[in-house]
Amino acid sequence: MTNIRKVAEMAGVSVATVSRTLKSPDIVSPGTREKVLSAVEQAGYRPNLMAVQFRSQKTRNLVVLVPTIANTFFARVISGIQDAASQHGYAVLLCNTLGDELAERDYAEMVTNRQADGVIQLRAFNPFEEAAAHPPIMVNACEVMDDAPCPRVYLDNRAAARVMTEHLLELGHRRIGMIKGPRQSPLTRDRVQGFRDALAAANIELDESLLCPGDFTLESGYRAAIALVEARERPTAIFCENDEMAIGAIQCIKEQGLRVPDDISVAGFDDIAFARYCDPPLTTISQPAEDFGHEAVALLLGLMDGGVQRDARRVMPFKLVTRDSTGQVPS
Amino acid sequence: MTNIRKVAEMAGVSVATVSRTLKSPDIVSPGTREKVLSAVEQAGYRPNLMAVQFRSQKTRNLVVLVPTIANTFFARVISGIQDAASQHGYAVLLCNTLGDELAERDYAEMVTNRQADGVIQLRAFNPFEEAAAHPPIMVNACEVMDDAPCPRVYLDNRAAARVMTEHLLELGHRRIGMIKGPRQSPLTRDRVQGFRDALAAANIELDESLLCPGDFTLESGYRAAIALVEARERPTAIFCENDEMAIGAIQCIKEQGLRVPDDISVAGFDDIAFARYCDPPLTTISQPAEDFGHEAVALLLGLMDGGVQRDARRVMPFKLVTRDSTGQVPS
DNA sequence: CTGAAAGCGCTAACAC
DNA sequence: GTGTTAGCGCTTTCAG
Repeated sequence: MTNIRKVAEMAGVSVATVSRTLKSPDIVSPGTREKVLSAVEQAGYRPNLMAVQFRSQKTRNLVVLVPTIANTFFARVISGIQDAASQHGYAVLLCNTLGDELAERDYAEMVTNRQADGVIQLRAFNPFEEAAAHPPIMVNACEVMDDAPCPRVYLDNRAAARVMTEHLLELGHRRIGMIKGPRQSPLTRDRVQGFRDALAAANIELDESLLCPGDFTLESGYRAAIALVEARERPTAIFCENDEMAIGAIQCIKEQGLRVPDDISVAGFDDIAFARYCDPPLTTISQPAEDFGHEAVALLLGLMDGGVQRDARRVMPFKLVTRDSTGQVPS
Repeated sequence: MTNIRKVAEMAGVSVATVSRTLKSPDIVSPGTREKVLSAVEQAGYRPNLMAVQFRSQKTRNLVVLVPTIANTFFARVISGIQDAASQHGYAVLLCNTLGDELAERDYAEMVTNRQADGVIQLRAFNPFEEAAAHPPIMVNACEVMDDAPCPRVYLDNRAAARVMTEHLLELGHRRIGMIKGPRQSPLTRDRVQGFRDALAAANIELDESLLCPGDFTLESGYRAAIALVEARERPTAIFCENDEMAIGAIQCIKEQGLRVPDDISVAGFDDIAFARYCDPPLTTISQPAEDFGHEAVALLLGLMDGGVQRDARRVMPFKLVTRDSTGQVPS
């Protein structure tokens, strides 16, 4: 393994000079620089990053904890994280945790163990020991803890859900079902709350039986829709907490011989790529997924260099995207 | 920063004993072990992995080069890679390269730089210098190079495409269009070849104008379908080289007022989760995506410890999944 | 502008 | 069973 000492010998200088030439070429004399660089070239020398990291106590690695990479929304967030990270010279250690808290703790420990400099957690769970001596070097994004001990990047889910519900109300819907996300998720709670807000503001009483559990997968949307379609008094619209469930629901509704939106309107959340290409194209809330990633990285780097406080937060914008899956209430 | 020396002092032993206690507890005496462990506990000591890695010249990191994480098929492959990797104590450095060769080279260099122990490349491109002194520690999976200087994991794409084409022929289709993947991809070439094989075996001449370019995105499937639907002599079936394009194509066909499969049959490739939930559910080729990841990791670890040769290859199984998007040719 | 040398935290000979 | 010590490759004082 060709190391800095060998290069130093070849160039007839000290290892310090080689190091300096590579790090700050301008502080060595042109003659020396040339000698060193040509030795580096000739030896095919590549600094051993492991040693550099060890010496400098910086890994330039970021750990990203993602509940499931198979969700296309998260895939976009990760794209954004990686973009921003590599722009700043950081690599991304990806951990598809599937919500396994043990796995999340293990991976978070990579920071404690100095295999990584910081963590971006995309789920509402603190993977660090509560009573840790040092506050965690972490940013919580997308699905955030209410009491996160770190900067957060999130959407005002309550407001977004309210906007979508208002859209349905404007179309004349009065009996609206909802397919929720996982019970423990703050996302679910906030979106349900926004849904309730809008109904309350319109003086409509919510039939609690129209709140169906789901888990953000296509399958769960499909299953929940069965219950709603077969309800004694069928809703005229269904608001799904993400697009995957909405697509599952639409498929189910059509298989039951009903039409979307003529018989039932369906709305989603996220605006994934498939939303535009399902039948009918899906009305949904679009979120700047990649920007979540960019912001999370910016906050994390800021946290590491002290420019960002633990209580920092970024609320990302959303937009109602109306397509053809929602329409006037049937008369 | 609490290090091994501090723990040694606290326990009243040498650093070597602390190291031994942590690595092979059974070779130290029970009394010493207890002293050390309680000192570790009390100090909240965590070994500095950076130092361990540096010392042992092993990072236990794997770099994964993925063309685009937004593709749900790749997302599953990555899941599989991560599973297998963490089972063997390796972390995954994910690189969403978007096919940027410069980025791929940069990331591959993490191995040269000893930030990672090996690379899994999911695209048909060699990110290492051709004339490198040492052969690359890499496994090529999914989209493989014909002359990869490393183990490969792949599907027999030609055979799979032939099987799908035969399915369409059996349904009576004689005029079949194809929406291809990116021109440079060996996947595209092999699938087109399998398509040609099947037609040739059935004595059907292929109208080259029915071979449409695409790039594996929903959008490109949609666009390509426009051309096929408007062709002077419309095909009765379209074979798409992945499910995303098939879903885009179906949407386009329906918007043109045609029915799937009554007017045009559509087939995909990959069997992503959405394939089951589109309308109509998609006939496609299913691939064991996660297993690609598992196998790739197994080969890479084998390559590193010498148990696997550079010319190793694993051909993964596929299965024709017939759903409702393909049907009898219209009379 | 350059060299000598210390030392980051850990492991593994080697000696006892 | 345990301690002493060298050294992984690099950066960075500190002298010159």
